[in-house]
Amino acid sequence: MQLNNKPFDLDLTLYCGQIFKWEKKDGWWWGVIEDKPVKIRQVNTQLEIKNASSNLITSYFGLNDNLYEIKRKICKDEHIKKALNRFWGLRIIHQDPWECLISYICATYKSISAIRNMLFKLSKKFGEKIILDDHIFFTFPKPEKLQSVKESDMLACGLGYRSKYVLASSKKVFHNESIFEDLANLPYSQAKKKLIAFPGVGPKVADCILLFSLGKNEAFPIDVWIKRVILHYYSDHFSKQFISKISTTRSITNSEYNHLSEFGRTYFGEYAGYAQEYLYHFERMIS
DNA sequence: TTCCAGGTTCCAA
DNA sequence: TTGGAACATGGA
Repeated sequence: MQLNNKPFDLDLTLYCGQIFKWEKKDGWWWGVIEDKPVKIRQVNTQLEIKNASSNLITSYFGLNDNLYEIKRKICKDEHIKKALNRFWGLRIIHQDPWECLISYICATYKSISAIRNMLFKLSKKFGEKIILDDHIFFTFPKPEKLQSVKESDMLACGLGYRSKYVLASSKKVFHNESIFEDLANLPYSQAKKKLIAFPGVGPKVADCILLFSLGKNEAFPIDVWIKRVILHYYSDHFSKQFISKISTTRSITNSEYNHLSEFGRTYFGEYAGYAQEYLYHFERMIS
């Protein structure tokens, strides 16, 4: 599949921490899309794909998002410009909302390597085994499966206190099959409000789900890394008192979260989520 | 051993 | 509404 002048960097996109279940081995990326095993690699402007159509790959990796237009809109200052230039081709994947919900509930207060381990264990224990070219994959477990497992089995996957949240949210999804379709059709703030009602989902997790799986590109998730970015490069946009307060405490309050996130949305605009991803990855790579 | 992790929940003030 | 502790676990 030819990229035809569409900027795309497969490695960056899969490596930047937005998605957890892809593995790189023997020069190929191995993952599961819509319950099918897929392998893919990039050679310059060509994508070599096994077991997925070009259409599926195009929609999954958001290749129809106009990255030039996005860059033009979010490139508001020298810092974001630096991040855009260094990591040009990083795209926001269109994840499955169900998997995204559970993944980001698990992602709270955990390192990326630990999150990956949790989700691989969860898939191995409760998902379906599938094979492509001798590589063994496990699909992400379905709501009907996860909502029925014992908490002790979930604890065995290393989920810790998140187990009860995953169980409760799975039950909620299981009893409302059209939930994600409904959420995708709602405007950002209404969808966010509904997501926060899920056990284990706060403002940050909700913003990640909205951005990574429900097409809400204006979502601007605030985590420890983005808080650092704001303290280092964007503190001028806030009062000294506010900056002083958030720099002295580890976690932020709800109203502080809203203040920071609202800044991101208004400053960067309709594609704030892209800005967030570039800034997030840049901060992680330089520190 | 200690620290910290793509935070959320619960409870007291 | 707000502030702060508790929360399970594993990787560095």
